[in-house]
Amino acid sequence: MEMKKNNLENENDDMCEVFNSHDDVVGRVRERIPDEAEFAELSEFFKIFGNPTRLKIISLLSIEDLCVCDICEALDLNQTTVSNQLRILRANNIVKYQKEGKMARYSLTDLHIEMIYKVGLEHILE
Amino acid sequence: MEMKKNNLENENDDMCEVFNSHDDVVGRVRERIPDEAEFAELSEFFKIFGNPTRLKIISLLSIEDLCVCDICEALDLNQTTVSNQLRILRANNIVKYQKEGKMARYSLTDLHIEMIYKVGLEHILE
DNA sequence: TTAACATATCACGATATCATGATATGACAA
DNA sequence: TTGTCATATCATGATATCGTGATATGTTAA
Repeated sequence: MEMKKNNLENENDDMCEVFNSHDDVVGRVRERIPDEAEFAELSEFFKIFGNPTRLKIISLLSIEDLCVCDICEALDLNQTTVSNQLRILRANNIVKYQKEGKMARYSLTDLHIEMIYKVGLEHILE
Repeated sequence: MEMKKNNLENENDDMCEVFNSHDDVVGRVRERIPDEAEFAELSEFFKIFGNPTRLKIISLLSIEDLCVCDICEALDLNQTTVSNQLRILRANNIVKYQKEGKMARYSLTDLHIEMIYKVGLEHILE
C-alpha cells in the first residue's frame, strides 16, 4: 500500500537520531495534518460522544425525532439530566429542535452524527 | 419518512401526560437501542477522540505508520505526553504497534478509526 | 558491563465534566 | 391571573482527565 520513496534507506531505516532517515517522513506528514484550531474544535466535537447519556440520546434520535419528556421516559432519566445534555448537544451542533407549543421536538443535525455513532458501535461490537 | 401508525392520534399528538399518545413511541424506540454496557463501552471508545493530542496522533497515523519519536517530532510534543496517550490509544484498541529493535512502530487498528476521524473532520469543516 | 537511546510507567496538581437539586421561563387551560 | 406542564438554567460537590517531571525498562553498541 505504501510506496517506498527512497531505496537508499537501508539498515538505518530504524534510527531516530540527529541525522536520521525519518526526517523526511516527519516533514512530509507534518504538512498534511489539520492545524491547531481544527484539532481543538474536532476534539470538542468528539467529546460529546464520550458520555453514555448523550450517546443514548443520539441513539434514540437516530431512530426517530422525540420530545424531551419522551427521551426522559425512554431512558428513565430525570428531566434536568436530559435537558442539560440536550443543551450541550445543541451547543455542539449535534442535535437541532423545533418548538411545537410547549414541547420541543429534537432531531439529529445531519447524517454525519448518525454515521459516527454507527461506525463506533460497529467497532466495539467487532 | 416516518410512518403514521395510528390515525386516531389527532390534536392530542403533542401531549406528554399519563394517558399520552407517545407511550407507543417510547416503548418502540426503547427496544431498539443498545444496552447499558454497550453504551458504557461506546462512550469510553469515543472519549479517546475527545482530546486534541490523541486526535493529532490518529491524524498522523492515518497518513502513515510512525515510531514514537517521529510522532513527538512531528507534533512537537514531549515523549512522556505522546507515550501516555499511545498507552490510552492502545488500551482502547485504537492503535496497535509492532516492536522493531528498540523502536515501536504504531499504526491504526482498523479502518473504523480512520472513518470516524474523517467524518468528524468533514462535519466540523461543514 | 557500561552508556546511550527509545519507550513505558508512576505520581501529582490543575482543570474539566458529571448528575442532580433548586429554581426560572414560557405556553396553554381554566 | 392562576395553575400546571414541558423545558431550560444555575450552582455545587464528587469524580475523571490532562500534561508533565521523575524514574524504570529494554535494546543495541562500544
